[in-house]
Amino acid sequence: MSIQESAAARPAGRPRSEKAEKAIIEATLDLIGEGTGVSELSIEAIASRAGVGKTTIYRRWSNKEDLVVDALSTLKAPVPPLTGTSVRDDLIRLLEAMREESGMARSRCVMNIVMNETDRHPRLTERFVKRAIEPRRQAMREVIERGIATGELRPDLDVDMGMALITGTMLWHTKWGPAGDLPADLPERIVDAVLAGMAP
Amino acid sequence: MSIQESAAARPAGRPRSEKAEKAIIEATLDLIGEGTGVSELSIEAIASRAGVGKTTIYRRWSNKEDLVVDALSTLKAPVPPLTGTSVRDDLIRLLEAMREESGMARSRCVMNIVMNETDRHPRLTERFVKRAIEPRRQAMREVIERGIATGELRPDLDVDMGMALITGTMLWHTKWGPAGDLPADLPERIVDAVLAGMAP
DNA sequence: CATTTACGAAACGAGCCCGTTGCGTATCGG
DNA sequence: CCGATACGCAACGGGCTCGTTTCGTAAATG
Repeated sequence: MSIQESAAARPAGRPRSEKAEKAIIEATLDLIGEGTGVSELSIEAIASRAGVGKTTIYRRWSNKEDLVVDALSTLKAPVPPLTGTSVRDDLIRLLEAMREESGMARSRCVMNIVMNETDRHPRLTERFVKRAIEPRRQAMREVIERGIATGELRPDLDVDMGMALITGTMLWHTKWGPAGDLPADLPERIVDAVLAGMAP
Repeated sequence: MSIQESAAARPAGRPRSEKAEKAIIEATLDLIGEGTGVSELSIEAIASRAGVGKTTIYRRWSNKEDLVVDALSTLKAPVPPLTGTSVRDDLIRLLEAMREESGMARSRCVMNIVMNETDRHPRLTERFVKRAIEPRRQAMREVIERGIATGELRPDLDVDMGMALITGTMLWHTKWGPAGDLPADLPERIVDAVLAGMAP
């Protein structure tokens, strides 16, 4: 009955290396972030990049999808703090968060998965959309609805269409805009363009 | 010196089957349209679906990329005829062309390739952007510039940003909008939203 | 008819990745 | 120290695709 640590109750034997687990997940995210599709993602490649034996991976995850889910779950998608001073400022802040992440391989995982694997891994995508996309989408929705209420935005504005305008324009720059990092003033320019519209 | 057909000068022997060639290209486009990435695209799968021996494929194309390029080259991307009556009508027409194609597997090839394979097949993507994307982009640019000249659009409008607004919003609906076919009135709604802007 | 080339089908050796196993070593509790 | 578990590494048999070759047949020229 003498258990040294009342918590955990370690099962005796060498404990699993946290470092190895970290390395495996890092390697997985790296590969996905570099554009490797889930289908082409090979355990061998992950093990090799992580400097780890395949055994160590199979001991923890029974299949590839579980590993991918766990790896993606470590990605945080915090909604940036919003000042609430003006709709324009909050929208810029939301886009700025997207811009910063577009340059980080880690965050590209989200985009790559959602954009490319929807057909072949619907469960994975769905789970991930709910976790990483939906919170920000909801934040943007609230900003827009607040703007309509305060009169900063058109009273007849279609909220969903407004979100599509902003997000879509940002998405366009991310995928089809000039190569390289997105310019620092892009969020501001997009928001102003969307607010003003194209008509005189 | 007696050549029966002055043209062609057929090299003697059984001529290559046009039907087989057609079937190969159709099968390739089908697979890509269904979401198969160029990397995962297997010659065996193409041959199988085309009802053709692998020999017949390798006799014509020495590698997979050449086949994909040829297959994609058969896709036409005609710029829809523009009435020129108003900027609004022309923009709607351009988006309507995108909408119609978004439901056709054939035309999804373009999107799938450009969106997913940019990193791994840059030459292929570049060649294809020039062929299938650039003409429409140019058409839209001209419509917008004409609108600025005629006063239908803001004189201080950033043309590139305007194109990003329209194309990006459409792109957003294609990829992230509610599943299924895009509603018939979407182009009109997008154009009106972009023209009006979100501000009152 | 003979010749030439293309066809579909099948088989080949090679390479990659699968998931598993055995090995020697490392690290924990007792 | 001992038993237990994890580690990295190498190897296994199995499956799939590769690009090539062989085979018997089909379709063209002369």
